[in-house]
Amino acid sequence: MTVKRNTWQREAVRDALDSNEGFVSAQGLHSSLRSAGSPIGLATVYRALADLAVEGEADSLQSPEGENLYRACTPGQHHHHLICRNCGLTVEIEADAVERWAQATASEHGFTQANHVVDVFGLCAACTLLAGD
Amino acid sequence: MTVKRNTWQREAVRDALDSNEGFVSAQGLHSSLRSAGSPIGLATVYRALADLAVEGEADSLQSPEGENLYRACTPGQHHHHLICRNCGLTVEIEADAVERWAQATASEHGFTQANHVVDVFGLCAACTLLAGD
DNA sequence: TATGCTGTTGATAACGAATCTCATTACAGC
DNA sequence: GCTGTAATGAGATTCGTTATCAACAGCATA
Repeated sequence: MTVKRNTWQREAVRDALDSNEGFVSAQGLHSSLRSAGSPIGLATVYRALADLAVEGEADSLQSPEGENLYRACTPGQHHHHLICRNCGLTVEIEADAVERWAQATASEHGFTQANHVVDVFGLCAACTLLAGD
Repeated sequence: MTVKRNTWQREAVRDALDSNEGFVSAQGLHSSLRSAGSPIGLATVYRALADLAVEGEADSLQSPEGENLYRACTPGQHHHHLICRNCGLTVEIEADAVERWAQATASEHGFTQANHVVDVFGLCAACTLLAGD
């Protein structure tokens, strides 16, 4: 039985995530930490983020460019995101209806172990005004 | 004005896409073509697929592993997919409900110009049996 | 507090997908 | 056929991510 240890590195990653508004890439988070004086290693940041995502302390999603982005979230909740494609502002949205729909659709076609990708990208109110001119 | 030329390579990629049930990666399509005797190059397959996607002759999506997957589709239709993460079998699903939900949620939070990513990954019936024991 | 076991770290190598380079090839119009 | 130029493709390159592995450090115990 493996025992998980607490290290300052994990804490640093957790803190950095918490103090961030939107989604961040592992590399971005790493360079923030480094430029803040932390000697933390890149591999460690990747590992910490992956762990946090598994434990449900962080949400992760793929950017359209293929990067994995992470964001702190309240544990234990499954939710989706409404993301401003201009400024990155993110709103957590609950979607029980979509949840049920995904499950139902999957089993309707004989699929099992279904998970789903549901994210909405748009322009937030502020960016809509700016872009509106 | 650049004139687009027809080459057997583009045709080969289009055919290979058409004769395929589900989503395929560029690399996968390339190695299929190669093992079928075609000397087509990898870069060409990438280019052809990107072109097809732009022209609306192919759907593209990101797999959870970060690969870009492609699939022939009937142009002009907006639909979502139920994809077997093992064998790539794909079922096109209509989701008016989800469509409306996405729009409603977006405008509810002041977001405009919303588009959405909705894909369901799972194991198809056949692959569920294989993976069963 | 010292000791030992073992989970964790981090520099770097390795990997894989995708793109770029550029000399060569071959389509399309004449 | 010729010619201009878009397209090709082998290989190099970029970039995000993961694997390697020796050194380190958390945590339980003596």
